[in-house]
Amino acid sequence: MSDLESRTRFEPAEVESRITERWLSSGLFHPDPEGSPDENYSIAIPPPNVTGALHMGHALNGTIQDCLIRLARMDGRRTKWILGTDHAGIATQKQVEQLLASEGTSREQLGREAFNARVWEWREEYGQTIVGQLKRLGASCDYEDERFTLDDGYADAVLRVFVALYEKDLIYRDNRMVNWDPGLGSAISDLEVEDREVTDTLYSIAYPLEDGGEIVVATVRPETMLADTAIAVNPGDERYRDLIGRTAILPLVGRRLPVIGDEYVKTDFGTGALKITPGHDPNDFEIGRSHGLSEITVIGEDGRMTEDAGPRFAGLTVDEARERVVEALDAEGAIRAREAYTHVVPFSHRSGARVEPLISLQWFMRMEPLAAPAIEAVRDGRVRFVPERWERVYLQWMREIRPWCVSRQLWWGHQIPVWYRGETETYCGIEPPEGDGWVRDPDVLDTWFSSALWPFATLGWPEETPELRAFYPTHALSTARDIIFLWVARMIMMGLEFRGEVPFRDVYIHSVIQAPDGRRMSKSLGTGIDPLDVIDAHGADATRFGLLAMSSTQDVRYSAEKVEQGQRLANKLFNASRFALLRLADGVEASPGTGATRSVEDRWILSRLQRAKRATRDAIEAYEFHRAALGLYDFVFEELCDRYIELVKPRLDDEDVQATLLHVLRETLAMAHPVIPFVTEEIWSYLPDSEGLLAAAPYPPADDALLDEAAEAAIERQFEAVGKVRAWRQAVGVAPGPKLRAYVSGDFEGILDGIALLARLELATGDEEPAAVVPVSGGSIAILHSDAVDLDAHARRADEQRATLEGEIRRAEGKLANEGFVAKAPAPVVQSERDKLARLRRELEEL
RNA sequence: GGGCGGUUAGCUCAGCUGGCCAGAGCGCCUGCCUUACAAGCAGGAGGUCACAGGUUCGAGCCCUGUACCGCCCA
Repeated sequence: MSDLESRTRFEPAEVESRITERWLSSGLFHPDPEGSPDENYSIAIPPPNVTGALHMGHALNGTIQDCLIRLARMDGRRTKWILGTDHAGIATQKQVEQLLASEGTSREQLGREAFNARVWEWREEYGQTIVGQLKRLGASCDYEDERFTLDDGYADAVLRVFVALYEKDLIYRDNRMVNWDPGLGSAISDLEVEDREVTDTLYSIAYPLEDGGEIVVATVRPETMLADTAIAVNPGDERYRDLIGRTAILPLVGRRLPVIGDEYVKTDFGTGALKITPGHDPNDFEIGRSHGLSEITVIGEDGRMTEDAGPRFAGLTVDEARERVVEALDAEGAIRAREAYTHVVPFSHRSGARVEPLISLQWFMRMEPLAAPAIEAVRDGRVRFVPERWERVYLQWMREIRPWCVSRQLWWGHQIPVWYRGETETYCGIEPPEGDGWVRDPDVLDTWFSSALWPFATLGWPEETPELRAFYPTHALSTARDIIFLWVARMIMMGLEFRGEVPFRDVYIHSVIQAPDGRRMSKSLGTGIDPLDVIDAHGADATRFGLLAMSSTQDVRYSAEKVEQGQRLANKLFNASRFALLRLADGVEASPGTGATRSVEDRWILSRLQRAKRATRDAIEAYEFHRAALGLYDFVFEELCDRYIELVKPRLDDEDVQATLLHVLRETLAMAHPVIPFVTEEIWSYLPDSEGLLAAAPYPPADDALLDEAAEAAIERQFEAVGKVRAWRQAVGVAPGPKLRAYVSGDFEGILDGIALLARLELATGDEEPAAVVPVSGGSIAILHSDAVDLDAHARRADEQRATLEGEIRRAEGKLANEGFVAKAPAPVVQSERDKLARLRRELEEL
């Protein structure tokens, strides 16, 4: 313990790795798979991307989950925080392809098998980054049981799910319009598409009618006209009604296009006539299917014009083709107008490329049958969103759910377990089919398809493992709101479908932390703040505290001040502990003492401690983390340090006092541990009566028998009096140090010594005329003459105070004079107003 | 177009089912190296709670509308 003497500051860097080591070697984070999910407590981490590094969102989410997990663990529950990463098909494949490019080779040159081997190597080398970073945060995940969405067992679970859904006809292959990402060379799902506003040119193009005249259509994508198969007008549109059923001739191509009527066409857009290109526009695709139009494809999967675009355009990029088509139309005099037009255009979230709607043969998942029970689970409260409002967001999306395109044209991922032979034979199964000539579907599944199984596939499903029995369903899922559709909804659907049970009870949607200037935190904008840098600079406890203190029910800006606040808390707790521990006599045991030996301040701090424990637990359980963090700060600074320790200093030789102080300290450490685990664990190891890890100690329960309202009221009055004297001293220019002689009148039973101690008064008796009177609640303090007192300043201050009091009194009198208030407000409210008025009047008199 | 969130001290944010004499941290001003902590202690200044109506004895909080900022869905 002697080294404590010299450690006047808490140095996180010196203790964090040592503490982490103790935690990890204790086996505490790796529970035995026993008991039921109801008695146990589990959380499945939202698996970070293997290619990723810890960003602020991970740090916040990690802290939140750790806080929940540590509290549950201290409550004696078998606690499992399921850890792992996902294989991030697109991101990982891209990383390795870049690496290959730098080596002068490519995925195609390597071939599929060698490429995948290479990706595995890459993952062995770099895939641990983020897990190591979670350790630095203090996250108490089960590091001994780390999962990966492409591990053998997990991959097997994914294939089983695919096969089962295929057999139920919930997964099917179809030629439909998908979001084609030309940058990636793969289809992507609706959720991976982001709409952005873009200004394009809106061209009006005249299409001649077969039997004379013309019809002018408007489009921002003239190059797609090469694939037009109709023209549509609104059947209610007077201007065009007569044209329905006639035939137009497609310029440059000469194809005959029927003019059809469809309610979809808006009469006020462009010219009111729409060219229909079922092969290249999602809306046109729907119209085309309902009118039985043919689908022509002029843009290929490589983003270039196909043979069907005709010899003049084939092979050109889309942009080049647009230019050439416009030139050609101009030459024919077919372009009637151009205007700037701002509209929303889909872009790929993955590659940033402009999404090309293409008709493509892909695998889809039918969502409505899976969504129905998942809607019900949320409606009936089996799954609860916190904050509640996200429930509506979830339900709204689920009720309008559309088929999910699950195939990706990638190599890294779960290859679809379907084989084809010839034109007609299809086989779907976990094992390859018997016989010759079978060719496996080359595509892989969307990474989210495998992530959707996370809460049970990580526990060994489809085997009925002990882990699954002990920890599924999990308790809480904590994540950011942009993941609600991508992941949360799909996990609920899959959990219900394959386990018959929801995967978690609570879904906590945490804040998004923005850059301090309110912009998005992102590497590319240069607005990112690396949580590892924050940990290096301020410590993991400070980082955790700061993040929790920042977090809210809405988005927040990153606040370095909150992290610094956390650093101060760690330091304060460390020093308060040093102070107490260095004065402890041998053999003192922590004890709240008994009624007989307890002073007012003992009863007070014990009472406040019970409230703090309850408030901290309640806040964590209610997912109100800022309340937990800031409440701890207030308790430690104001109550434990500024009040209790200061009051108790003169009596510290008393072993009963030491026992109480030690008890309060012990419980404070335990109470704060889920928020700031390192500093509390470090101090714990110095406590004379602590055995083992604080992380394994019980979370201290709040004991109502120790609540003491009388003591709380007394200490409140005590500090009110101390505060008034201190303020008076400052106002009249008396330094805080020197003692002043004073008479005290009124009832200060039990609190007088403390007032004298902290207000630096020497209590006197006699009949000397006082220099000043400081009214306090329950009495007054008369300060005797001293050279230091500036009487003019005192007079000025008294005047100011009188004015303030008079104002308050008028306000209170006004309220009480209001008949409505007295008649209708609840009695306690009226009474407290009366008490307040009486108090103010007395204080005014004393002055 | 539909929906959600926000607007409270110079800054970043709390403020639960209406009772508030509106809080915190940072910043600012003043004074203190007072038997742990100067990363500390003590004291202080600073707010027509976006705006306009309404309900109520009483509104930062409830209702209606407006403005601006942000996000989601189509």
